[in-house]
Amino acid sequence: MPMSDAKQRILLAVHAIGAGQVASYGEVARRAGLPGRARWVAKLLAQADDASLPWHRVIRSDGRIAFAEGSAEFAEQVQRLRAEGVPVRNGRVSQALLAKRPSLDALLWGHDAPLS
DNA sequence: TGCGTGACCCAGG
DNA sequence: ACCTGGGCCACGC
Repeated sequence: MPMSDAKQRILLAVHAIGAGQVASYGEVARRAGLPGRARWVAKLLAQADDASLPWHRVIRSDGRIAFAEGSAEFAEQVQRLRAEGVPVRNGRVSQALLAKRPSLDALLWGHDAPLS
């Protein structure tokens, strides 16, 4: 497939992350049909000029912000996430918010079933 | 052509 | 929680 198609699919996948939600680079790649291309997602975000792209909702698979702590980008991302109600502690987002996709419970009930 | 470089990921120690 | 090794791949020099 032409790379421009893949690029568009990745950008679409990023746009598809709703406010208040987050997804890992790898997950975005998978949703775009390009498993294993997390690095490419990162590169695209770095180059994208689209101001409406919600790049701040993309984080590392372990929940950490990808930028170095102390960098302007790091601060910017934390600020944007918090502005959407996403809790960020010590440079990381709770893994619960990193669920690959809404669970069936969440779709049906608006939340996951409590742990038994 | 080769090699280093990433806003990465995953399994192991 | 931290480090390592291997995978991934477009890009620049």
